[in-house]
Amino acid sequence: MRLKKMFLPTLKESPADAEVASHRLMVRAGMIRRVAAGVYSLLPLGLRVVRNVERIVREEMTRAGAQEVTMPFVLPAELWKESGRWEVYGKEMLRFRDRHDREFCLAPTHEEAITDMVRGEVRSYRELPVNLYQIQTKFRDEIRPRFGLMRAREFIMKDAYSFHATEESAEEEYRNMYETYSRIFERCGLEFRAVEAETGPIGGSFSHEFMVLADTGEDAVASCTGCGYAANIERAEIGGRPRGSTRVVTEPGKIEKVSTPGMKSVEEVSGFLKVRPSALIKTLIYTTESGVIAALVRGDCELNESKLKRVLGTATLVLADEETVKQATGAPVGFAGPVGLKIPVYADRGVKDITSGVTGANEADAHLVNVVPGRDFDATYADLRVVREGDPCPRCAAAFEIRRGIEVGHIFKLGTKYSEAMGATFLDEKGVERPLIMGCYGIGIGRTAAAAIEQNHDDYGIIWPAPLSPFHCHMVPVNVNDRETLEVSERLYSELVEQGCEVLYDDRDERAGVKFKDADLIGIPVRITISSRTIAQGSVEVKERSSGEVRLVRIEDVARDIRGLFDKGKN
RNA sequence: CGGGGCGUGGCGCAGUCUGGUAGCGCACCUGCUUUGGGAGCAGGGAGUCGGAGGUUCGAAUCCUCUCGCCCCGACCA
Repeated sequence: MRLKKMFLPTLKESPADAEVASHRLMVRAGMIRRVAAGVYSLLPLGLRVVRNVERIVREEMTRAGAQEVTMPFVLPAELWKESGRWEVYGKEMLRFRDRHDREFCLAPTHEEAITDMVRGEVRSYRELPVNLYQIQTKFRDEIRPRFGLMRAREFIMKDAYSFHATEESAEEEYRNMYETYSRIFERCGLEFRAVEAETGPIGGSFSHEFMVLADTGEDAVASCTGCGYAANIERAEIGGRPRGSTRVVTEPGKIEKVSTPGMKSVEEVSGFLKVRPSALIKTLIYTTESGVIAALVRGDCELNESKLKRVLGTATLVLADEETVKQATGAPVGFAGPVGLKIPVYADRGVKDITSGVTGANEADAHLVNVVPGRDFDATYADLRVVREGDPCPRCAAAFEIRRGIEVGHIFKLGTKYSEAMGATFLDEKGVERPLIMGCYGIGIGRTAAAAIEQNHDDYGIIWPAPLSPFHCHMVPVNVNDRETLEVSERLYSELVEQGCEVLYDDRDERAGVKFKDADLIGIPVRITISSRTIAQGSVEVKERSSGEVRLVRIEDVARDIRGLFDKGKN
């Protein structure tokens, strides 16, 4: 592609609204342009990258035995009413009416659509299993779209749905998809982790998220340095005894009330009473659909609401409002404690290790000291806190490390939630009608491209992993007004194109500096610089974007040299 | 939804407090010079100041309403 003819508007300055590298660089490199909040156009360069991700995804999905379909972006309300999600989905689903006043939505996901597609057609266990996928636009009316393609409202997603006669078959496909996803992100050249995840509102029994590791990731991933167990920080279990627990040798004294006027937070109380935060027992009052409960964690720890929810088995869990706290504890917010509480008390296991703790006294401006779990209050103990760096792994007790990640893929075992609700059944070997067992597997295509940049860039611009790069190589004739330079360049360009190399050829009459800056910004892995200076020695420069390494290559060898490079990058 | 902020040539911004000829940098066009890391000089084109209403002799600037956007938080694949 000749740059002179290409629609590639690069920017010297960064857009004001771009906070993260991928967003900033995608705009500056002329890949995307914003049309509305969370809604973007893909320019030629951006589309080429997206197509690369799609290509890898298609190849691997096909290899895994899945078949491509497409389903509509606009879906009728009836489907969602059947599954019960028309009411449940909330404002994330953009709804509207057509001219006949019929209700529709922009598809935020396609479980209903695929179940509808399959239910009429699959009748027998002989036709199972089947895995269907599409690469399609979705719309989720995010409260706060941000970070460009990373968290857009309209976005491209690969979503696959599998249907099975048996649990074993569903689990086998789950493993198959796990392997497939690992291959996909490996082929994209990304550093990632497959982590255990919360299932969220899509439902289902268990799931894994695929996280591209990057410091700017929105999620935190706890991964074990010993055995490779990895989990979303929302879910990560903590093994053994927590680090830094306060085991005190001295006999605990008698429980005692002390005055702590206006001291509510852990910092205030521990500072005021001159005790370490780890000696405090933080008491949080929550409202659930089955009543008010208290949850305890050590003062230096953070409660993990997902874990608490799972232990309680409740669907809703919200911090109680002031009024409720007052009713439950008899004290204003900030002075709750487990001693004498009449509501169920749940405590993190770390609390048990506190031999002489400080808690709220359930009255204004007072705390209790020398509080001993077991002696002064009872609680149901469980793993309830958020994992921290260095905590022990539940499998092998080695230390966890916490890293940031960008969720690019998610696989779920769905079970029969949708097939039952929507009557998608088949006849088994015995002629018994049973609901189809489903799995669902998503990859954010645009987000994967963004994550690749987030993970691979420097101060000058993008550094594409070769498999995602919009071009194989970038040719820069330093001065197109120099006859010899132009001749060599044109010849090289034809030669490279001839052998199937995708070349971005900067044939513009610009100064060298301008072209170099653009080349660094766009981030194609290999740059070929042609100038009279090296032509005099019969060669051109080949520069690697990632390392900055420059080699002189004889003109007649360039085509072969570059071919070697991009064959190696192919996979 | 709560809190904070912003809408001024394509992009980044100043001007608004204190009303009086719409400005700067980048980008763009023309010419000359320059040509290995975002060139120099000269000339030029381009803006209903987000929109509507009001106050005023006069509004980018003051008032009212409205639309859009951004940031922090709650929420989320």
